[in-house]
Amino acid sequence: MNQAPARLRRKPSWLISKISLHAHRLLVEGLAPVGARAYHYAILATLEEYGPASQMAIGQHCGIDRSDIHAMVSELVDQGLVVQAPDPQDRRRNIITVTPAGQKRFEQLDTVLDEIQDNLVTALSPAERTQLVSLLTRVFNSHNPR
Amino acid sequence: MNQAPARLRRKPSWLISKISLHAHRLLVEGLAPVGARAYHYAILATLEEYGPASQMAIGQHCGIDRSDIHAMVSELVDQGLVVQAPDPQDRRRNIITVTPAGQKRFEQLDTVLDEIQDNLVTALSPAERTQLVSLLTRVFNSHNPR
DNA sequence: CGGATATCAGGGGTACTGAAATTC
DNA sequence: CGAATTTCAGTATCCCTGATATCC
Repeated sequence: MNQAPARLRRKPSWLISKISLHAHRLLVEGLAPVGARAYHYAILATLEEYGPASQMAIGQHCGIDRSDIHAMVSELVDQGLVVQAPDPQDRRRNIITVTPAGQKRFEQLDTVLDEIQDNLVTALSPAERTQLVSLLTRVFNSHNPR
Repeated sequence: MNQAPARLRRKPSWLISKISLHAHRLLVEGLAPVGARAYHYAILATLEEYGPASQMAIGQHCGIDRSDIHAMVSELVDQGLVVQAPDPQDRRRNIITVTPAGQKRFEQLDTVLDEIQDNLVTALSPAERTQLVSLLTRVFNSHNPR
């Protein structure tokens, strides 16, 4: 794949797809030793930033499908990292709250994740990394308006 | 997802993964009307650039797994876009060759793909698109050496 | 023999659709 | 009633492992 055709190598979607796949491998490989998954971090980060939230809200914030949220949250519940409780104001909702153990886990995963990011963009200088994130953020925002 | 937590939005791997997912949706949506798949283009582009090649070689060039190549190439054979013939020099190999119809198809898909790229990075200026591709290429190359 | 190629069977993760049950 | 939330069943695609047959 080092010799991918120029027509492919020039397409942003192809580059992004291949880098995304590699990033996924780095994540799996880096998180396996601590028994975590990337979406564990995404859910914990959402709860950290926005406080206790319904499963629907978590999914909307970090881009997880409604059908997948339940199993993912259940894994965190089983590990004692979050607790689930019905919302007394609206009994359709399950309110998910981070436990102290979940808080510690989040900080641990944040460290691991940052190391993985370093590994992923190791070829770029600090200034270039900032620029890449800036460009990617604008592309992302243009497809996720407001 | 417009309001993803900052901890997530800052991670290159998260941005790339979400953009990759969106790019995939654009590809599926853009290629469905012409009955094509992204890997059809990847295979045709490889054959265009390197000439007739074995399935193994195609897979290595454009990053398709050895187990998946056969079914993908068969789709192109069924559509009359490529032909398959055993290599007389090495009868283990199936040499895949683009047909005139495949050549036309490749040019058609190239146009469609370029429109999708424009759509994907529509938020960026021409200079910024070049810069993004440059940064992504360096990240890609650092993980696919030589 | 070792090594490479093609092929197939199957697993696992991810994204998604459709539908049901519950509650507002 | 319509709409929102949770939950589950099932589908599709992609990436990957393992095994087999064939051939160099």
